[in-house]
Amino acid sequence: MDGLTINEAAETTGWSPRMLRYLESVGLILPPRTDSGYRKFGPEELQRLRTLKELLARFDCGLSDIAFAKRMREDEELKQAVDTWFEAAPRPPEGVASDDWLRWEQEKHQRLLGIAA
Amino acid sequence: MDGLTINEAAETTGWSPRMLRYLESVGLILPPRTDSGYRKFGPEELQRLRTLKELLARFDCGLSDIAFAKRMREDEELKQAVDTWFEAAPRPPEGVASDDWLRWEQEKHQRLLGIAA
DNA sequence: TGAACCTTGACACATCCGTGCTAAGGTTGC
DNA sequence: GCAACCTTAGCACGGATGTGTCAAGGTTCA
Repeated sequence: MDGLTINEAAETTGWSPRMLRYLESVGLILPPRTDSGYRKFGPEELQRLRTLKELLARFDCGLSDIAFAKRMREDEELKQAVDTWFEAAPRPPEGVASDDWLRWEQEKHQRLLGIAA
Repeated sequence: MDGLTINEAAETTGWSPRMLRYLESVGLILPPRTDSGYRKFGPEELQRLRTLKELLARFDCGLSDIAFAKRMREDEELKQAVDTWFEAAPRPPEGVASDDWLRWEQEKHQRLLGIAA
């Protein structure tokens, strides 16, 4: 077999076999399978597993955070909606009447969030 | 008072007063305060509250997801690290020896994740 | 063929997230 | 000055996350 089995991969990456399966279930690491269904962890998977661990530890975030980042990369509409929400500055720009600015913001959000989007 | 009080804002946005305070505690909505410490919800805050509700419902995500998106916007290093992790494609590009590619990836990750970053 | 691995599925548990409620105390406004 | 609002702080609780462990069964290989 070209690649490690799940227990071997667990051994060298520091994840538990259980977590390796969990990571697959949430779509973060998807190792290929042998014909009989065994997971095969190649160098790329091992490297990604190690760096994922570092990422979580260094920035103290959870798997669901990374999973959401993945959703944003894959769903352009979601990314747009989130970006737009943040770009609605808490204070209107200078030189624009507050009412006009608010109306413009409302339209912008409706464009991106509305059912017909 | 120019702006609604927390209960009035709750009334018109559909959030509960409790959640308005919670949203502030996680940094998603930060209404200004009166001299005595009362929150003032102006048109911008109200609009953001409504669109936030839409956003969560339409894409079925949680506040912690949006909070993480905020972290990524504000912490360039975090954003870089996450992007880099995703860009480590599960399969090396064609025409590059697997070992070379892996070494290159390792270096890239060390650049972005290493303590000296 | 039998030991040692793999698979999926499920139960269990700690922790966090989202949310409501209550308590103790300050502010506002008639 | 009192009713009706605001503040923070805290308890509580259901649901989701992250993780271990066990069970029942298929695969590998000496």
